[in-house]
Formats: sequence, structure tokens, C-alpha cells
Amino acid sequence: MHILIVEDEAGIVQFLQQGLEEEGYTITSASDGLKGFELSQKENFDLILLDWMLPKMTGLELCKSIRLKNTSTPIIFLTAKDTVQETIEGLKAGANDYIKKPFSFDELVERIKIHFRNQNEDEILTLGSIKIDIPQHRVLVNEIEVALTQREFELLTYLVKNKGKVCTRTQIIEDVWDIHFEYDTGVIDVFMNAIRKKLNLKIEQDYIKTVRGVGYIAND
Amino acid sequence: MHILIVEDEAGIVQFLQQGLEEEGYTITSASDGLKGFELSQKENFDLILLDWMLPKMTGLELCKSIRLKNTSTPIIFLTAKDTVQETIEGLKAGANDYIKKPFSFDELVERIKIHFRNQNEDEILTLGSIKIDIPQHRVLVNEIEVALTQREFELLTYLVKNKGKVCTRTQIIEDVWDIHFEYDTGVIDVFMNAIRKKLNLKIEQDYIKTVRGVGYIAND
DNA sequence: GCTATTTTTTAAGAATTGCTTAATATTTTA
DNA sequence: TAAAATATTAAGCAATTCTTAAAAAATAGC
Repeated sequence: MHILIVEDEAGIVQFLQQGLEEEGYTITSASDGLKGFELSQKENFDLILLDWMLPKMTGLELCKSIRLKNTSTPIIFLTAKDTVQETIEGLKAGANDYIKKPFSFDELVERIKIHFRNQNEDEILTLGSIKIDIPQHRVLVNEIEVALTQREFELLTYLVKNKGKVCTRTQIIEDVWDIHFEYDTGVIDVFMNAIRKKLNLKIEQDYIKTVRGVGYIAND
Repeated sequence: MHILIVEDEAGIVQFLQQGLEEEGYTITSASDGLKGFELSQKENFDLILLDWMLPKMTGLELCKSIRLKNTSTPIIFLTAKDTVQETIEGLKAGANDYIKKPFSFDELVERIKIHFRNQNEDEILTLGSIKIDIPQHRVLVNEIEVALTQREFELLTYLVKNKGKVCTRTQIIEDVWDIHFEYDTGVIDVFMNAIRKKLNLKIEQDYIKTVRGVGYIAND
């Protein structure tokens, strides 16, 4: 789990980083709002911790900017601005939680955990007769194991997690390949082909359909 | 959106119920932990508000019990137990937020809204008996799927998004085809024809009308 | 630390699908 | 009724996707 900390006071960053790394998180930090924004666009973070008062761009502006592009990554404010009005303003900007300084580190950790709780809940995904066992990293078709490589597994899992929704090629490149710039390539096609072959799916009638000009969609 | 309030002080229940109903929520309340548990199992609530000190079963026990069966419904504690230890205990029991009394009603509302934010992401447009499911990229006429190509889908969606307004040929070429110079062609006609055929629309009386000399208009 | 193996990516031709044009038919309006 | 606008159809062309093979990169074994 990768957390972005945007905070200008080095002492607080150090304290948070050390504590959260001990909890098993990977930390990246930015010392001003602009750097924070750039980082948030370049990488996929699982959660973002935000101070309010920041150089170059306030936490509030940063929060709103992030939300324009991405509505799902949890954002937690961690700030000395402690009035009810400010809290409400922060939440309205799209934050998921608002913690006032001084705060308890243990409470922060608990409040972070909330957002990761239901993530590995779906440990076994299904798509028709296909079972994806995430902890065991295995894929079964009609109870018979099929060996997939890492990327194949990730792509399939991504499609199944978004079952019923079209996944665009851009989204797939962003979320599965973690590439955040225009990238014209045929990798997706190659991997889709490999998955279909290994899982023995026919293009026309089967679980993963091509949506021409857009991407792919999984459906039982 | 249906909210369950489990709280024994009638005054608080009344205050919450009235305020939240004004916000457009449907409220059901229980005055002790046991009733709260039974209700939570009988009905599907979208969110649960929980006091800690309750007759028959404490909020903490109730929270844990609910979580044994259901991990997704958001639970918010609303309690006078205000120490860090208690907060952590509440969150560890599976709650999604922990608000201390006395609290600001406006902040409570904002914190409730957080949990409903990403719900109306699934955009479904309608035009009479036609449904356009954007995330699924599907079009249904009387619940029967009709296969449209990408351009057909975009054109139809554009017209339906501008339901009730005339879309001029120039606007359509600009917004759907992304062509920003004078362009004299019959493409639009060809696609309108294809859409009408596939959706089985009659020209004269149906949902998409031709506005001679201008463009087209959609209306239920 | 080098080699063998597996996995990922690139690239290129084949197949498919859908877009556009153009030619013709029909409808509307003056 | 003639002229203009829209509807309809079919065919060539363009773009996307599929498939395969081989190169590049990463991983594992010795």
C-alpha cells in the first residue's frame, strides 16, 4: 500500500513516514502543493495525506484538483485548521476524513486502515466458471488450474474487479501497467489474446468482450 | 438512501431524524442494541449511525455483530465516549467513522455524504423506452439490447444528453466528430439513419425528430 | 556472475469491423 | 412543380483488433 504525504514541515513528515513505514506502508512525500499534485498524477497512490497550509498551492486546492481527475483515492486532511467550518470545507472539497492536529498517531493509523479494509476482502473473484483466488494467486476454470503469468493475472483481475463496466485502454494502461502518459502500443491486445487462449474463451460469445474503439468488458 | 439510527435518548433521535429527513434521507430508528441488530439483519440499510452506550447490547458489540455478517454498510459512531482509546476501539470494531458528542450537525451530514459519494457513478440515461447504460456501454430498447457501433453510440448519447434542445449539424460535427472546420458531408444523415433503424424508430412520431434546416432533437 | 528460462514487449501481417463517400430515392417547402 | 434538404443504400477504404513471431528484459538456476 502506497501513501502520499503532502506536508511542508520536515519534522512531521519524518515522524509520519517512520511510523507508517513501521506499519508496513510505502511512503512518498512532497513538501509543497504543486509537487504533491504532480506526484499524484504521475503515480497511483492508495491513499493521500494532506496538510492544509502548504507553499505554492493550499491543501484545499490540491484536494479539489486531485478530485477533478480521480474520485476514488481516499484523501485524509491532517491539519491545524480545527474549526467546524474548515472541517466542512475540507470534506466538501472531496476529502474522506479530516483529522485535527495535534492528533494521535494510533488513531491516524486506524483511520487509514478503514480505507483499506474492504480491499482484500474479495479474495476470491469469479467470472462465470472462472475463479480467481487472489491470496493464492491462482486461476481456475471449471476447477482446473490455469497457469497465468503476473501481467496476465493482473489484467484479468482488473477486468473482473470492474465486472460489468467497460475498461478503456487508457484506464488499463494507467491502472494495470501504471503508465501515466500517452502510450501507443499493442501490449494490451497481446495479453488479452494470451488470456483468452489460456482460459479458452471464444471472442464472440464469451466472458470478456471487446468494445471496439473503447476497450474491454467482463461479464458473466 | 435509508439510514438506521440506534440511540436510546429520544431527544437525540428526534433531532437527528428531523434533520436528516430534511436532507432527503429515509430514517429508521431503534432504541436499544438488540432491536438495532434485528433491524439491521431484516432490512438493507445504506448507512448505520450508532451510539455507544445502549441498553441490552452496547454499540461496540452491535458494531462487531453487524460486521460478522456484513462488511460493506458504513457504520458511524456518534457518542460521548471521547478518549483516543475508545475511538480506536470503535474503529477497530469495524466502524467507518467516529464522531464525538457534542457534534456539529452540518459536519455529521458531510461525513455521511462521504459514504454516498461514489454511488451515483453509474450514469444511465433514458429517452422514452430507450436506456443508455454508459459504464456498460449498452443500449436497451424495452429491455432488449441493441448493438450500436462506437459512433452510433456517441451520437445517440449526445442527443440524449441534450434532450429537449435542438442539436445543430454544426454542433454535432464539432462535438461528436471533433471536426472544427466547415465540413460539408452526409455522415450525420447516414448515422441517424442507422440509429433509427436499429432502435426501430419511425421518423415522424418518434423520440428523435429532424428539425429541417437545423439539425435534430431528442425528446421522450 | 554467467547462463538458461520465463516473461514482457515490440513489431508486422491478417482479419475484421465500421466509417465515409457517393449515388439514388424520397420528402418537404416555396 | 421545381428546388432544397434529408433519407437510404451499397461499396471502397481506413482504422482497430487479432494473431504470431521474434527481440528485449527480467528472473531463476547453477
